[in-house]
Amino acid sequence: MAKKAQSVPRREKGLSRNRIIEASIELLDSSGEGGLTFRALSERLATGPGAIYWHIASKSELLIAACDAIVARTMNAPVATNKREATPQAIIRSLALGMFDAIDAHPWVGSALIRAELQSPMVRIVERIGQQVRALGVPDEQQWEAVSALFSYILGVGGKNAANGQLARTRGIDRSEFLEAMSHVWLQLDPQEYPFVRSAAGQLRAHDDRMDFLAGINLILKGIESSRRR
Amino acid sequence: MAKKAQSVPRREKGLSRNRIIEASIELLDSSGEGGLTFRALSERLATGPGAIYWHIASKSELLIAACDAIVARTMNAPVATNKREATPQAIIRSLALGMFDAIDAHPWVGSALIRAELQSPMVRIVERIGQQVRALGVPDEQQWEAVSALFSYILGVGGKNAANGQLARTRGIDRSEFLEAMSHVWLQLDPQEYPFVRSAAGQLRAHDDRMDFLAGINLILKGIESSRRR
DNA sequence: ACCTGAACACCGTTCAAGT
DNA sequence: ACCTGAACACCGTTCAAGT
Repeated sequence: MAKKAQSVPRREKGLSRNRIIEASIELLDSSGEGGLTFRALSERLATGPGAIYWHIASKSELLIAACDAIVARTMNAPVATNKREATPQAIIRSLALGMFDAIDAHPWVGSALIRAELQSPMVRIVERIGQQVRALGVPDEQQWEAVSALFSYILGVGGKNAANGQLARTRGIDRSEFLEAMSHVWLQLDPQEYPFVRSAAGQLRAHDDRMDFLAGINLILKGIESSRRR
Repeated sequence: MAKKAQSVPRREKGLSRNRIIEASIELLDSSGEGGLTFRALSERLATGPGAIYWHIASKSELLIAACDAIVARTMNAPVATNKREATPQAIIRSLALGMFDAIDAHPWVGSALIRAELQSPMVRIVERIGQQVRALGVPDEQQWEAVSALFSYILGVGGKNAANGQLARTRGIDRSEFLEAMSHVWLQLDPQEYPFVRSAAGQLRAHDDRMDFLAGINLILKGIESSRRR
C-alpha cells in the first residue's frame, strides 16, 4: 500500500540516535546522573546493551548529546524580554536565566556542560551571548574575554546546581533543610578564623539561588560596561 | 607550629586518615580522576580495600577531603602581592590566581570542588575572598552577592580546566593541538548561524587560559566597584 | 546494516573473620 | 580498635553470532 501517503510515525521499534538520546534524557531526569546506565537504557528501549553502541560511541558521547539537546532547546527558545527594552543586556540576562532554569530542571546538564568543553553545547551558548556582546559595542579585542567570563560564570553556577540536585537526590533532603543545616555549621565556626563566613550564615539561609545568579550576571555586565567606557 | 619536640613520625605502617588522603592525592595527580580506586589505593598503602573504610566513609568523602587538603594549602599560602600596593583587589586577584594554578596543577580539584558544595573547601575560599570584599567597602547587603559571584566564576573556570586535564589525559593530546583542532571546527561552522564563534576561532587558538581567567576576575571586580559607587 | 546477549575487566562497598 | 580479603551487586564495553 501507500508507503508515504501519510505520516506513519517512524516505526517504533527501530533504534536511532534520537530515540536513544530522548530515552537518556528521560532516564537522567527521573533518576539522576547515576540513573543513566546502558543496562537501564537498553531495557527502556527493549533491546540489548550492545545495540546502543551501533548508534553511539560511548557513554560520555551520549551524555554530551543529551546535554546538547537541552541546550539547543534553551538557546533556540524565543527570548523572554520586554520588547520595549530588548537591550543587549536584557537579552543576555534572559539567555543566562534560561540556562539557569534549564539546569534547575535538569541538574545533570550542569555537570555534562562542564565535561563538554568547547563542543557543541558551549558553541551554542557562546554564539548567542557573543552576538549580544557585539551589539553592546564592546571592542573586538575585548569581546572574547567578556563572553568567556559570562560563560564561565554560568558554568560555575550550573555545576553548583548540578551538585545540589545530586545531593538532594542521594540524601533525599530538601534544599531549604540543607541550607538550614549548613547555616548552622557555619555559625559554629571559629569567629577568629572565619568572621566573614559566620556573618554570612544568615544570608545563606535566606538567599535565593536564582537571584544570586542574576546579581552575578549584572556585576559582570557592569564590569563590561565600565571597561568599554574607558 | 611545632607542638611537641620532634616526635616520631607516626609509625609508617599504621593507616590513618591523613596517610590515606596523601596517597589519594598522589594517585589523583599521577593518574587522574579515574585513577583513584579503592583497589589501587589499598595496594599503594599495602592493605586491603576494606581497611580504608575504617577511616573514611565513602569515595566521595575521600575526594572532597583530598580537595580540601589542596585548597587549604592554597588559601593558607602567603599572598603573593607587591607589599606596596596590597589593595583588596590585588589580594583577591592573587587568591583567585592561586586557585587557578592549584587546579592547573591538580585538575581533579576542579571537579571535586564542584561536588563539595558549601563544605569545607568552599568555606575556606569564601572566607578569604569575603574578608577582602569587606575591606573593599562593599555594603553589607551586597557582600554575599559579590563573593558568591567571584566564587562561582572560579568554580566555572576550575571545572573547565578539570575537563581539559581529563581530556588531555584520556586522548593523550596536547592542549595547543586541541585548541588548534577546535579552532578548525569552529571555522567550519555556518557563517549565517555562527558569526560570533567563527570570528572568535582565531582568538581561541591564540588565547591564554590564565589571562582570560584574570580578565574575568577583573570584570567582576570592576562591576563590584561600580555597584558600590552608585 | 543492524541487533543480540554473553563475557570481560573492572568498579564501590560490605562483612564475617581475624589480631 | 583496627585490619583482612572474599563476596556482592553492580558498571562500560566488546564481540562472535545472528537476522
